[in-house]
Amino acid sequence: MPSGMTQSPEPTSPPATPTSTDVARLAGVSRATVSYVLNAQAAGRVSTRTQDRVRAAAEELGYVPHAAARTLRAGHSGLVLLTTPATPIPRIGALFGDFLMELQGALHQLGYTSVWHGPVAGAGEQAARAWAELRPAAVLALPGTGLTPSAVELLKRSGTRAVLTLGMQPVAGAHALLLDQEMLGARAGTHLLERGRRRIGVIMPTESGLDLFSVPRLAGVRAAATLETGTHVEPLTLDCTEESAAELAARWPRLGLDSLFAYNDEYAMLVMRAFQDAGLAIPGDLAIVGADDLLLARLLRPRLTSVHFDTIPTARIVGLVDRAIREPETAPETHQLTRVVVAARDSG
Amino acid sequence: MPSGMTQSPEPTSPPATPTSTDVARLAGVSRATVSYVLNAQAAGRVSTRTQDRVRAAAEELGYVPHAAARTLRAGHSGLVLLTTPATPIPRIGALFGDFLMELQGALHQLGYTSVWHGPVAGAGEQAARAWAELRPAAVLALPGTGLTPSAVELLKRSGTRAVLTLGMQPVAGAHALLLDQEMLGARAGTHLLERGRRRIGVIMPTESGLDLFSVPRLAGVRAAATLETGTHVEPLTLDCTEESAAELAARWPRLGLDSLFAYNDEYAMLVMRAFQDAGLAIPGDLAIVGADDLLLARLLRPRLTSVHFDTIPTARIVGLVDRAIREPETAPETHQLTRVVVAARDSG
DNA sequence: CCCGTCGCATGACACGTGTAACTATATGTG
DNA sequence: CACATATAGTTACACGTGTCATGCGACGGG
Repeated sequence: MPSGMTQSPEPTSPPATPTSTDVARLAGVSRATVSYVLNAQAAGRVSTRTQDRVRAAAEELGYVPHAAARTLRAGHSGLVLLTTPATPIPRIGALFGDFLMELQGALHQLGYTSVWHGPVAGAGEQAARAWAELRPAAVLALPGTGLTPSAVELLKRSGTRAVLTLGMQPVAGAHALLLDQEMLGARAGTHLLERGRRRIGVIMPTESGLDLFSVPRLAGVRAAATLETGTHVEPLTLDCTEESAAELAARWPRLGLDSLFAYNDEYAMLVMRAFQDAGLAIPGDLAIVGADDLLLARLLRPRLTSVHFDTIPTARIVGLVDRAIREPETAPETHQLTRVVVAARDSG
Repeated sequence: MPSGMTQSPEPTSPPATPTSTDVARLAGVSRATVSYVLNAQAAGRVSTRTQDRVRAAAEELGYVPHAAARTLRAGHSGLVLLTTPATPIPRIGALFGDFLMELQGALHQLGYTSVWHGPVAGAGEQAARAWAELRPAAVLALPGTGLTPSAVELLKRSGTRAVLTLGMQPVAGAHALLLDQEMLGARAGTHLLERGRRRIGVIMPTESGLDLFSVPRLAGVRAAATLETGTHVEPLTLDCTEESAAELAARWPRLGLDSLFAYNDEYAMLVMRAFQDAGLAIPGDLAIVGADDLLLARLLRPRLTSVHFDTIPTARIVGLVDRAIREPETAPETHQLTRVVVAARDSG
């Protein structure tokens, strides 16, 4: 007993974490009364004087209820789990980070404790096992989480009331919140075609995890191109380095392209710099379109045309989460979260 | 019972989440045996044949242990809690995000479940209460969390074995992992002074939460300036907008300064653009130094001089966390996490 | 005086798990 | 044969909480 106090008069002095039993003893009531009072179920059951005594005792002891015990008794926890992608992680843009923060705040206001689970070893069902141990009320799988139908099944069997995915395509059994990357690519393609460009290069980053986004974006550009005759779409892999960008710039004349969809604004900046250093004119020799519409886009010269998602409607999401938790039997729903708009500027 | 199946032959058919009791029944053994087997405590206690039977039964039922029950019984959870800043959040840079991801991975390998707790309503002791409910093994408070000594006290009283802060200054009772922002500012100042600059402007962003970083950085520049005679340091508040930057550029000639520490690379880009649009030469009319040393810095023209932290030593941190959990009685330690280096380029 | 009612508080159980203590059956050992 | 010893399990309890059913005293109506 490494207590700091030298003289402890009571022989039984465990400075352990106080439980509701300790509160009850100090207040001179039963544990049941404490529970009723502290959970605001005391109306008409406990006299106000007793309520005050209980609250004072809890305060004095610094009582904090034990979430595990409460969860065990209740059969469910108020936890909403956000999962981390198994792959090293697609770089989470500033917009997406803000969105997550807002989402968590809204969930908190509804009484849920939202928690972002760290990365786990396995994928699919094995990862789901780790999440299921916490018996969360809901699991919201972020894009890049390898959520399989069998993982959804496992989660539901262990009592998870709602499983939702935030991502590009639905997963069987789970509610789907869709981020339509294909539409984003389509808008970029349409924009370039409307400006008379016909041979579009599309940057495909090699960064692990980003293919989740880049592949459907490319598909979107292709889809847009089929609506116009005499078009060509060329995927161009690119490392996130100056060297790779310079190499692309050197190779550009031989490619016979007239425009570029650069995956996002940061990659757009990278290649734009390389092209300019190589003596190519923008938008004269080639048009460039980015994505995300960061402040960055307006700071470049020429100013960068960029396509981005409208702000994600947090309220609708937490509404769905709440409803899904309350009525777990409702059939999985699919929601398109975003509308895509192009901010046209000088680069193409 | 809103079950979809119409005919349920067994009268007692709770498709509820299976417990270890169910596994025991299916395997034809006692619950204790199941526990021993599934926790790898079966050596010399349970025959291999029985072990196989138990594991098969668990697999068949899709058994997932109940973390709450386990926590309750064990008296502690293997949770390591990362806290979210109460303030809207200092924009988490890409570097810091990568660091957190790496940290969580390393903790996972040591058997801890790391979890990033969402934002909570109150601050200080009230927030600590919310964290304490989960009875985490350790709490790692990220920069911007308003962790007070009394909050540390409360956490420890409710059984948290280790409380650590990642931030600018130590908190009484908690281990401190220091990110020396002041040194970062000092290096920036020294660099400019060495190049003959004497009148240094320092960008102070108005974004909420960033003052946590900007104030000590300013102090660092000031400290460096006192080592040289005839110097002047001028703080300059700036919104993260083009207008604010343009306004600063217009005002610049009247300020009588010859150099600028721009808080970080992104702000540096913002003001550099405004200065160039206003016809000022860099580094001729003024030198600019950024921070973080992003790829961005090498893409700007002139290339941006930037000061940044060496990579944060994840291994040392998880080592400390692990040790602090195992030996909670060890006195709080203070660790400087980072060394600061200047990447000198063309902007100043 | 008895019975129903109301206000206030309590006893007791269940949630699912880990583990110390114990039992029962075989295996040597003197 | 008696006795230690290993093997293969089981029984029983504790962790901290929420809540149903119950108890107890007082009050009012018949």
